[in-house]
Amino acid sequence: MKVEYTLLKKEKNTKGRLGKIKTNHGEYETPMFMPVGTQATVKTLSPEEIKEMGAGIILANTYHLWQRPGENIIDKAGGLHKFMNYDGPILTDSGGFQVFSLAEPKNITEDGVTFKSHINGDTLFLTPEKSMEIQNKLDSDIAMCFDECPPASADYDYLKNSLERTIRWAKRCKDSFNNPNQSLFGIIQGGFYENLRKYSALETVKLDFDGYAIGGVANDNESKEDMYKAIEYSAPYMPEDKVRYLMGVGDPIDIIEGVIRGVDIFDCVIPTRLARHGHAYTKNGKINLRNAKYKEDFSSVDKNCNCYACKNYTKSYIRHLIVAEETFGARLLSIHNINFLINLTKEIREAIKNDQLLKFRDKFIKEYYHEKN
RNA sequence: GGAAGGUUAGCGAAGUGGUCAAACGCGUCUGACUGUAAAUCAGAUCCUUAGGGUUCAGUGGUUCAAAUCCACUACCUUCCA
Repeated sequence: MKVEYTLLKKEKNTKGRLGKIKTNHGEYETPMFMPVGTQATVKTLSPEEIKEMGAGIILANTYHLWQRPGENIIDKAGGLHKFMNYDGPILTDSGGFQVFSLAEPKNITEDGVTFKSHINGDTLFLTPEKSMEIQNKLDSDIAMCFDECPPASADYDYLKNSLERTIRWAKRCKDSFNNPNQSLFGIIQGGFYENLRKYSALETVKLDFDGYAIGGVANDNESKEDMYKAIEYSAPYMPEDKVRYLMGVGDPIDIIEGVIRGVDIFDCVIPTRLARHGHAYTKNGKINLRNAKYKEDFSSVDKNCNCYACKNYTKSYIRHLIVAEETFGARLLSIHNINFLINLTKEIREAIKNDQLLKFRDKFIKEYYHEKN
């Protein structure tokens, strides 16, 4: 089946939406946060732990799995769900982000993108058709169109040409896509220009996808205001009856601001990366457990948190693990940070139900930027 | 008793007349991270009121100039008695 989105409620004072997304592997309420497991694992966590925390969809990456272990091996294993033993829904990113993130030299032409493998330097060629073929074999629940994700610094003409090509690529993706159990999402680009975003959205929607994403907002050094504008420029042209996905965004404040502007689902590497780097989200802001002030702090990371890490371990202990480079520290903080974002979306859904989203945002921001730990 | 080698910042370790407040590594401290080339990367790490000040085991000397050369002292290591 295709994913089905049901709009349950519109928040009174914002564009916030409460909804439900039904997939081959379960049904979940939106707004929702999707943890990232690029290489068929959410780094340091087991699929069982991810499920237990209440996560729904997780991400995997077409480029990385194409390179290692190869889509044919995953196909032989019976698909990505079986391969990694995750029976929840999986969304595969197309490799489009790697067009942006991988080092030069890379060459983008109408046909596709020439990369150098980041593993062994092999010359690689990825096209919309190839990305569809790989994602088909991975057998994810949701496949993404192969797009160009241009840098935030790209100028207007570059963005315009790039997004027009991305639209042509989207059509090619749609034409070559043939997995009846998979859904295909289109991606809106256009940088921070209102007319480009609008154009990209309208043209992408014309192609009729199962869901729509806003891409290119979490690239390099753009400001939060620019990011929010890009959402505002895109969301009004996205159909109400399809899920809306803001790609790569996961900062707590950005999730709230995204929901306010009409976004349903988010993904981001940041909770797990921050965890590996020793940082933890708390209601009172992000803290760095490496800081010396936590040496003898025997309280939990966040007193309001009910996650496994907070229920059982102290800042002092986790700091020790992080400083000693023990992997358990990264695991505990990954559990905590993902849990934090899952709880955040839960609170957001409650706020939408009560038409209190703006109030919730203001309170959250006030507490988040006031040091109380 | 004799011979040889050694002593450099919190630790390890380069440096053997000026470009040396002294490479590099570790440790420590701080920061960054938004569709993961990221358990990574960047900065700071003698003191400072930021003008400077005081350093290379100690003391004395040579020199315009010493971590670097000389003398003695202390301590450490190895070898021979």
